[in-house]
Parts: sequence; C-alpha cells; structure tokens
Amino acid sequence: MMQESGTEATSDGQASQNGGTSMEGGSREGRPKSATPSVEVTAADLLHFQQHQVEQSFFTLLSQSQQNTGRKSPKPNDKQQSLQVPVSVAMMTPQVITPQQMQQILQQQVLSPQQLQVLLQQQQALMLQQVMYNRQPHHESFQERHMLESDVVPRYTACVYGDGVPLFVLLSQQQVSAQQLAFQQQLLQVQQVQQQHLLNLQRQGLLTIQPGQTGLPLHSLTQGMIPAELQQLWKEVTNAHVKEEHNNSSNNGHRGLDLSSPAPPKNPLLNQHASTNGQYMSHKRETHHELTPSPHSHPLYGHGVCKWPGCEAVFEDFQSFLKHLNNEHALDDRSTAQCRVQMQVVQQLELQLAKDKERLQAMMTHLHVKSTEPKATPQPLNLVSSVTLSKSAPEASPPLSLPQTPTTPTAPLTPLSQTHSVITANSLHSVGPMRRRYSEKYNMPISPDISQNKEFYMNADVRPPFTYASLIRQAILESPEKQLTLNEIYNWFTRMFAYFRRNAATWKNAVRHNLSLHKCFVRVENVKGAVWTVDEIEFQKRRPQKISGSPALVKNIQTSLGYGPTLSAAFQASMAENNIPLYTTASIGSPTLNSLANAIREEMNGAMDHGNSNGSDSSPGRSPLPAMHHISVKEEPLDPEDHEGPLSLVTTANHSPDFDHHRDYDDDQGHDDML
DNA sequence: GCTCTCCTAAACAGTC
DNA sequence: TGACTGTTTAGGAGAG
Repeated sequence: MMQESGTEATSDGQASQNGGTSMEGGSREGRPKSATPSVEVTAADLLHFQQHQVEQSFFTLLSQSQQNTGRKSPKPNDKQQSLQVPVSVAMMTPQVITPQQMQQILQQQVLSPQQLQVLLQQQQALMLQQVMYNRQPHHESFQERHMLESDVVPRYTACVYGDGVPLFVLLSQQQVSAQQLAFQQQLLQVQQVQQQHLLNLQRQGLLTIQPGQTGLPLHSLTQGMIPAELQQLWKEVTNAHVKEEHNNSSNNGHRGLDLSSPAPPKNPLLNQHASTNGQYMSHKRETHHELTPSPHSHPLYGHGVCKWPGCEAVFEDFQSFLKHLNNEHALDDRSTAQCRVQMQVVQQLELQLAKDKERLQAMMTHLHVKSTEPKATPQPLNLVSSVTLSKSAPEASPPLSLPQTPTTPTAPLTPLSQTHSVITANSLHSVGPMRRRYSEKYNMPISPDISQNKEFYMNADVRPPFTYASLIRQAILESPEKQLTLNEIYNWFTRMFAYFRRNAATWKNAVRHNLSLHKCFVRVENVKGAVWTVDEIEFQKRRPQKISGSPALVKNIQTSLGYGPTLSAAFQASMAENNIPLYTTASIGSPTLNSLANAIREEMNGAMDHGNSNGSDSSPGRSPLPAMHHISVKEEPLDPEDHEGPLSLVTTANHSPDFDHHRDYDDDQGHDDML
C-alpha cells in the first residue's frame, strides 16, 4: 500500500518540483499572458458555451429522469438525446454544479448511472476548462499584479487523473488565486461526491466501470490514495462545505480573495508532500483511535476533541461534547454526506487491506513456491522447490532454494535435483509413512528448514519431511538444557507440527521406538526421572553412507547447486553470514571456509582418508577425533544450527572407515560409554 | 534381487 | 488397573 501511495506521491511531487513536465503542464507554462485578446474572447466563449452545454445536458437529463421516475436504466437514446440539447446562448452562465446540487441529485437518484457518467464527465471537463480559463488573461490581471509584487515566476504542474483529464495547479501558493483554489476545492467536492455515488452504484451493481472505461477519476481518487490522503480529502470536503455555505450567502459563487495569509494547499492529491510531511500530519491519527465505548467515552470523542471528521471542536467535558454532537452533527444532509464519505474511507481502507493481503499472499506464494503450478496452500521453503525439479533435467534446474534463502545454510547443500522422490506436492499432504527425508539422506541440518517453515508446519497438516530421529534430535537440541523428557518431546512435536496433533498413538510409538532404537539418543537418569539427550557423533555417523562413494552424484549435486568444483563465494559468504562455525578444532577454531568446502567435498565424495585425517589432512585445523568424540550435547551447549553440519565433518572424518555400514540397530556398544 | 533405511504396528516389561 | 515409558521384534515399502 505504501509503495503504491508513495509512487503516486512521488510522481506528483516530481511533477510539482519540475514545474510541470507533462505535455499539458509544459504548454501551460507558456504563459497565457501572450495570448491575444481575440483568443481570450474565444476561450471564454468556448468555455461558456461548453458550460452551457453541460448545464443543458444536466437539466435535460434531470427533467427526463424526473419524468421517468423509477426507471433506473434509461434507454440508450436517452443519453443520446441528452447530448443533443439545443444551446441557448442567452442562458450561458459560467457555473458548474455545486456539491450541494450534485449531492441532491445523487441522493434523489434521479439520474441513471449512464447519465451520471455523462454528466460528471462533462462537469469535470468543464471544471478543467474553467481552471484553465481562469488563467486566461482576462482573469490574469490579479495574478499578474500579484506576480509582479512577489516577483515569482509562476509554475504550473499537471496532475493527470485516471481518465487522462489534467488538472493544472499553480504550485506556488503566493500565486494561486483564491478563485482557482475555490474551483479546485469545488472540483474535489464534486469528484468526491461523484466517486461516492459511483462507488455506491458499483456496489449495488447498478454501474459497471470497465478498466478501460475510466471516464471518471475514480481510481485516482480512491485506490491511489493513502488513508491519510483520504482523511485530508475528507477534511477538505467538509471544510469546503462549511466555507461554501458561508460564501454562498455573501457572494455569487466566487470565493473571497483573502490573500492576507497564504492559503495552505487545499488539495491533498496535488500536494502530497504537504499532506505527508507538513501541517496535515496531525490529522492522520484521527481515525486510529479505538472505539472503546465506556460511560464517559465516545468513539467520536477523544482527548477533549470532537472526532467527527473535520470537526475537532474542543470541549471541556463529555456533556458538552454530547450537546455539540447532537446539535452540530445531527441527522441532516451534511452529516449524511460526511458519513458517506467516512464510509468511503473505511471502504477504501478495507480495499487497501484486501489488496495488501492479496499482495502478501502473492509474495509468500512467490517466495515459497518457485513453481509454475498454482498452489492453494502455503508451501514450505526448501521443500516444495523440489516439486518443479525433475530428474530428467537436474542440471538445468537452478538451485531454486538458494537464491531465495541465502540465510539458509542448508539450502546450498540440499541436493534438490536428486530429491525428486523425497517430497512432492502430493507427498506434502500424504499421510503415509515417511520415506526418505532429504535432510536425513543428505545429512542436511533440519533446523533452518524448520525455523524457516515454522509457521507452515505449525499450521499445515503436512508431514514434515524429516525422519523421526531428526525431529527428536531437533527437539532435544532446541531445548535449553539440550535434554528433554519423552513427554517434552511429545509436546515439541505437537507444538511444532500440526501433523503430529493427530494419530498420537502412532507417532508417539514411533518416537519411543526411535529413541530406543538409535544409539544417538541417550537416556539419562536424573532426579526428575529420565531425560533424553543426543549424542551428536552417533547421530552423524548414521548418515553419509548413501551419498558417499558416488563422485558422479556429488558432482551432480554440486553442479545442480551451481557451485562447480568448488563452493562458490556466495555459499561461503552465506555460511559466514549465518555464523556457521567450522569446528575443525576442538579448542580454538579459526577455520577457513576453504577447509569447510574441502571437508564437504571430501565427505560427499566419501574419499576421506580417515587414516590421515588426524594429521596429514591437507585441511587446516582438522582436529583429531578424541578431541570431539565424547562431546556431549549437555556438556557443549552449542546452538544446534551452529554445529549441525560442521560437526558432521569432524565426526565423519574421524570415524572408522566402515562406518558406512554401521547401523543404529547394532547394539554391541553400550550407550552408557558415551556418557 | 539384495541391501539399507525408515516407518508402522505390536508385544512386552517396568514404573507411577 | 490403567496410563505411561522404554525396549524389542516383525514386516512393509522406497530407494540405491
């Protein structure tokens, strides 16, 4: 929302600052001073003529509609006929329809939508011409004199409304005649009422405005305006009503020329900066107060000020306010109109909210699903990316998850192109058994994925693509003490994954089964009972056998990830950004990223020379196994995301060569030895 | 077809 | 007694 508004404000602001760069503005900058008197007369006559045409059309429409009361949709020839009103030069009166008139027309709904459109278009064009006409030399005497006094070159700008009708605004308030301001105000009022009524018609289904049929500045007035602007517009309208009522009693429609004090810019649309940065900021908060009814509170009363839009009357007590409310804001045309405008404001806010929600949804969809297939449900990061990846074109598929998730250390390691069977769009919602989970299969830490897709897993009844062992480990490592009771593990499952909020017996049994089965889970007795911890070394021992010894696969993975023979600098930077330490030394660790890259490659290739890993390994800083071998999670409370991957480098590099065939089911080693 | 891994289901025992 | 916890076994299924 802000972006849209900002864009429009910027464009307007730029137009203002540039003094009118559009064609119309530029043409108007060629001062009308130079126009000859004959041209002036012609312009005035033309204006009056057209005004009269509009009036005739209006009154013709009005009379026809009144004759056909109750007929909502006039025949096409009605409109045609209305446009062919004979012109009576004697009736030429330069007067547009006042907001009151317009409001009355709209309230009575005597015109059909089509007639209204015609009328409003003509009114709008008329006002534009009137504004232009006011700059013609015969109206310029004051301007000219004033400019001579102020020695300021007039600058005009153009604000093109949605229908392409330009409005020319004199930027410098010192050069703006009050008459022009009055016209602009009047234009705004009329447009506001137009917009209001047309929106009502649209809502009632009586009028359909096609996108290309922007005969009215509907969108420019509504969709492009931020709520503050709408508020300001509202304020302008209401103020103008008051002023108009006052002026109508004293003059014939021309507003008083009070130049003693520079009038502030009255049109928020045309003065975005003023309304945004300047003196109107204080009004923006008016609609943001909560409606909290209480004995001495009122939604329209706050901080001693009447919060009726545009009022701001100050009262000492609540009773005075109530009196004022009943007197000044009683049910009349004005209050009704104000209420309607407020409805428009609310509706506009709702529209904006809906648009922003839609935008947010699109953004989330875009970020979560890099897929051409539309997904009805949100998809997790790093997982659904594989939906679009097929085995047939593994190398052609870029590492989709990497660019979007540069903060994900797992993403670069996720061999998406190889996981075509791991997780698919269908399997996301599968309730069948968990098959191979990519994080397990490729030794991926799952914590980044879980953290990234936390909301997704918490809300979507989707089976997480991780093994029970990984999840249990994650649950334990996320705990402050790096140990959890069985019940706490249960709770973690149910809290983190909507999927595990049902079929409790099944998955709880599986959890228990995994806890007992895998050596990496160590049961520790304490005073409170038994808790479960993770033996990282044992956990990491389980993984790499599948991927090891397959240089082609590793190469494929690396290629599909876009890293080539060595890890890219981007990946290294990503690792560094995420504070992924490389525990290549047990005590001190100033590991280089190159060593990490080498370690990863070696691990992937399964070509580790375990015999040399302690000393002759070329990778600097690789520590001997004994330094890490008995690190208990409890004793080394590291952040799980920090040591998940790197630990594997160390442990796998220092274990026996036949660990590939090690099974957790082997029970020939006592777990207690680990502790 | 074999092996490995993971999952589900279930039986069983011990504890609270 | 029932629920919970922990262990173990068996079998199915996917994937290499």
